[in-house]
This record gives sequence, C-alpha cells and structure tokens, in this order.
Amino acid sequence: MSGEKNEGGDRSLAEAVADQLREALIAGTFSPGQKLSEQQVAAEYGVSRNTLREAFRFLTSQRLLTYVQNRGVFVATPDAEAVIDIYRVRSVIQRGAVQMATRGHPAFARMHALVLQGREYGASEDWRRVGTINMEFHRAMVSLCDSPRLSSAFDLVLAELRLAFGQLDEGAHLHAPYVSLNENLLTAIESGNAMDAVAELDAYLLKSERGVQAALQRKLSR
Amino acid sequence: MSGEKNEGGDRSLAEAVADQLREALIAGTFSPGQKLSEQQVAAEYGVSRNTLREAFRFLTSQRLLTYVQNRGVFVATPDAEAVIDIYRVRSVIQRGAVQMATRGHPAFARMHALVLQGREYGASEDWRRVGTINMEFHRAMVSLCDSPRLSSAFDLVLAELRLAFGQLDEGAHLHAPYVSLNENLLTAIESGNAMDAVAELDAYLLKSERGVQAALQRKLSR
DNA sequence: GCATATTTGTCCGTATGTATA
DNA sequence: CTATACATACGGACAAATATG
Repeated sequence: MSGEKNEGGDRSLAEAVADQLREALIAGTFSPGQKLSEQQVAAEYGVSRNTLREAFRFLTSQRLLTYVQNRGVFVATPDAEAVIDIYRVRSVIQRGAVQMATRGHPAFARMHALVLQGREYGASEDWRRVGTINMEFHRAMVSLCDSPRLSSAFDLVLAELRLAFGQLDEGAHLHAPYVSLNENLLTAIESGNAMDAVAELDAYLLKSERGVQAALQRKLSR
Repeated sequence: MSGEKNEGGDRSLAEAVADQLREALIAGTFSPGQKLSEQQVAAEYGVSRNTLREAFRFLTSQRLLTYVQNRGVFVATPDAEAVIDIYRVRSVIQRGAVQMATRGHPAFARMHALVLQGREYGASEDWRRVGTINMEFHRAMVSLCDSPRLSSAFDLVLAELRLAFGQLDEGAHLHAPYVSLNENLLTAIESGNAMDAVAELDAYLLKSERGVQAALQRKLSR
C-alpha cells in the first residue's frame, strides 16, 4: 500500500514534492543541465503545476535547480568554480566548528558512532553508505556549534556537493579513503588543540576537494 | 511607456513581490508575529494568490516569514535565542573573512568609502543611513572571501537581523557608536595581523550583540 | 460542544508573452 | 517569418482545516 500522494506525512504537498525531488536530484536521477518541464514533472508526481512551482522555488533557493526567465527550471550543474566556492564555505564553517568545539559535547558521541559505522561499511565495500556516513560525520561536526542557522547553511552547500557527486559516475567511492581521515580529525578535535584540529581539517578538505575536482575533469574530458 | 506590471525589471513577478515584501518587513511595516492573509496581501500587491504563495515560500526559506500548516504565514519575530544564533553565524563567517583577506583586494576600497560615508551621515545624525552603511560595510568585509555562497549566507542572517531591528523602536541609532569601531576594524584587517583583526572583530560583535539584546529586553519588558 | 464563516491547500482552465524549430 | 510549444500569471472552484460566535 504505497501512498501515491503526500507520503511525506504532515508537511505541505509542495514541501513533500520538494523533498522527493531533492532526493532524486542527489541520487543522480536526472542528467546535469536537464530541463524539467512543469507539465511533465507535475504529471509525474501527480500534482498541479502551481504546487510544483512552489517546490521549484524551494529547490532553486537551495541552488539545486536554476531558473531561467521564461524558459523554466534546469538541473543545476556545479562546475569547477562552484566546487571551489563550496569548499571555501566548508573551510570557513568547519574551522569555526572545530574552534568552537567544547569538551563533552553530545555531538562527539555521534561522531564516534559514525566513524565506527563508516569503518564497517568500508570493510564491506558499501561505498554508497560510506559516502552517506561521511556526510553525516561532517554535519555532526558542524552541529558542535549548536547553531541551527550555521547547520542549515552547511546543509545547503552539502546538498549542492552531493548533487555534484550524483552527476559523477563513480561519485560514491570518492569517499572511500576519507574514513580514516575522519578518525584522525575527530581525535585532533577532542584533544583540544585547536591548531592541530584546524591543520587536520585543512588536510581533509584539500584532499577531498582535489578528489572531486579530478573526477570533474575526468568527466568533462570524456 | 511606463510598464505597469513587473516594474522590478526582468525578474519574475513572484520574486519582485518577494523583494518588495522583504523591504516592507525590514522597514518594520508589519508588526512582529502578525498574520499575513493570502487574500489581503495578494489584493494589496495586485497579484494572484498563487503568485503570492511563491513569494511567501521564498521569504520563508529566508526566515523572514514563518509557515504554520493550514494556518498561513506570520511575520517572523527573532527572539533572544535567534539573535544569539545570528551573531554566532556572523562570528564564524566574519572571522573567516578577516583571515582570508588578501592585500589589495578591491573590497578594501569600498570599505574605506563606506567608513567615510558613515562618518558623514553620523555627523548629520542620519542614523537610518548610518545603519545601512554599517550593514554594507560588513557585507563588503565578507566579500573579501570572493565567495558568492558565503556572501549569500551572510545576507540571509543580516536580513533577519534587520528584521529584528525594524521591530525595535529605536533600531536605527543602535548603529550609531559603531562607526568608529568599523574604522578600527578596517585598519586592523589591512595591517595584516590576523590576531589583531580577529580581536577587533570580536569586540565589535560582542558590543553590537549586547546592544541588540538590551534593546530586545527593553521592548519585552514594556 | 456545535454550527457557521473564514482561510488555506490544491487543482483546473485560460490568456498572454516568450523562446525555439 | 511563421508556427508551435511552453512558461507566466490570473481567476475561479472546491475540499479540508481552522477560527469564531
């Protein structure tokens, strides 16, 4: 008995559709730059164009879709410049997180659990889940700030980054080598030595960004 | 021929309405927590309910309006907790900005010009303009990062803060004492000594936040 | 607690302008 | 250049939820 409409629960239909569309976008269901026809997508999700347009507005403000006047919406295609900018934001926000970290914060427990899970999934070579765990680890790190606004800003760039991953063929196993880096990062933060933690963070981000940029180049030159 | 509709230019009508509404919200036209009726506001702006709802979605995602299921939208009322969070975000982002600042960046010229303008308006006791200049100064500071995403994240919390200002009776002259602080901050950043600059930034933010919180308390206890 | 009026949530039909084949 | 397709925006309609007396 799969509910066809409003499976989201008590959210508005527009938000539910936006959530479903976001998942589809991140999963790489659509090709980058693809045009999303209002009529077609509305029919596909069984909602009216008005409702769909509300959902489109939502996703556009999150940079997952791009609006072109009188032409409609298109799947965003993060390019090299976008990736640079995303990692610039990550650097600023996550540096703030490691410096603001307080001993005994509940987020540490979650980060430890995620490191363990990441190792497990890594052992079974389930790279998709490893990627998800990796994202969650860094979200937990930002939650050290106890700042809803900082967390949602971080979620924004992370969603955009996941969109980029979804558009890369082998996006999932890009996360593979970073499981142990996260572990080092976690111990550095918990040690309380801010300098070490920032250095470890910079190393992670630099390596991660290089991996993404390289994959992006491989895709473009093909 | 003066275009009667879409005076905003080439943006969509929903975005134009959202911009107008944002200005009205920031100017304190509505009372905090006030309910915005779809019918009423749509009639007031001469747009259909569907178009207005798109604009509402936009402003809701910017935290200027609050959505309540089946009850409609209300003017957001930033409370003490929100102000704390906003300044936490400012601290993280602006620390990033002063540390990322590179010598000779064009933003410095703009910041100098804004300091001068601020002094002028301060001399003529035009506190409203002083407030605007102050905001622009800090936006220019963040633009030192050359990061569109960081700038738009900053714009978001700044808009929310301006909404809070608009809801305070004497919001405008809250900015008065900070003209000279901005000047000190600017010279500290340009000196290249990151430690000094961060210290100066912290001093500014602490003082500014205290001013806002105090005004907020005065308003609540009245 | 109930009946009624209001408002939101959603959809449809349609007219107009814009871009593209 | 014309024609087609589509986005834009409007107004009306109705069910469901909420507020009001």
